[in-house]
Amino acid sequence: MDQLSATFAALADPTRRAILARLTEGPATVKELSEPFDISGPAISKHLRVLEKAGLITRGREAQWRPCQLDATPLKEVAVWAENYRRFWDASYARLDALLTEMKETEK
Amino acid sequence: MDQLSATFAALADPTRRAILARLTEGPATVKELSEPFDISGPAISKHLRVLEKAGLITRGREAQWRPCQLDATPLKEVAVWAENYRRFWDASYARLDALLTEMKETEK
DNA sequence: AGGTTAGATAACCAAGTGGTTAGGTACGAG
DNA sequence: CTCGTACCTAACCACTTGGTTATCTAACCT
Repeated sequence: MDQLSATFAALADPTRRAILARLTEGPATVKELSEPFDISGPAISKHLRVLEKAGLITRGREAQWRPCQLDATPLKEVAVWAENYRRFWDASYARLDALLTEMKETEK
Repeated sequence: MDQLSATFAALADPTRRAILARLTEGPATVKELSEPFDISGPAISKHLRVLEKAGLITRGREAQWRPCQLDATPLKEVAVWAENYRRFWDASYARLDALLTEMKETEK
């Protein structure tokens, strides 16, 4: 699976997006991350592994805790990818796009 | 499944992303869309249904063809969502963020 | 009417996902 | 040393996913 697909797949789960949102406030232990959800520890563990494989989090080791930290690098790729479609949802951008195309035509 | 999850899930497949890319060049029939891939028709049909349910394409009816058209609206949500994480990948934005925080502190 | 083309649906299969419970490891505290 | 806590792995389950082949409908063209 390529990087972008892995990132999108990881983001497709609301629990995992919530975990990322929590991590914007700083590193957290697995226990802390699991608190807001009423699912078992192993389930959280699996989500964290998916996020880790997608490169969205990094995990350290501190005594019996395994603190998680956000790594937003793959999200940049997502933003860049989505931006390529901006002209298809943004009307003013679409007009600019049309104008540029027209100018290119006139140039010929 | 919420809208954002459905969109991310739809985008997690390279074939579906390729279909979207093709549709940026204009509407296309199912046959045209399936040409670049060596997978069966029904497989393409399924991909299109996923894209349709995610609101990423709309389908018309024209004689025996069912032309597909891009609808990028959900991608705007994706872009907006990703932008919220910009400060975590963009160093200069992070500095700006820190500056603003500092200014807010001084204000108090 | 008969044949061809575009496309959808159905039934099936292997692999993946999101959850569970049970049991294991590693560490700190008493 | 033993106990509790944090976390992981393993095994299992129901459901989904991405693919297949076979069959169907609908429209067009002779």
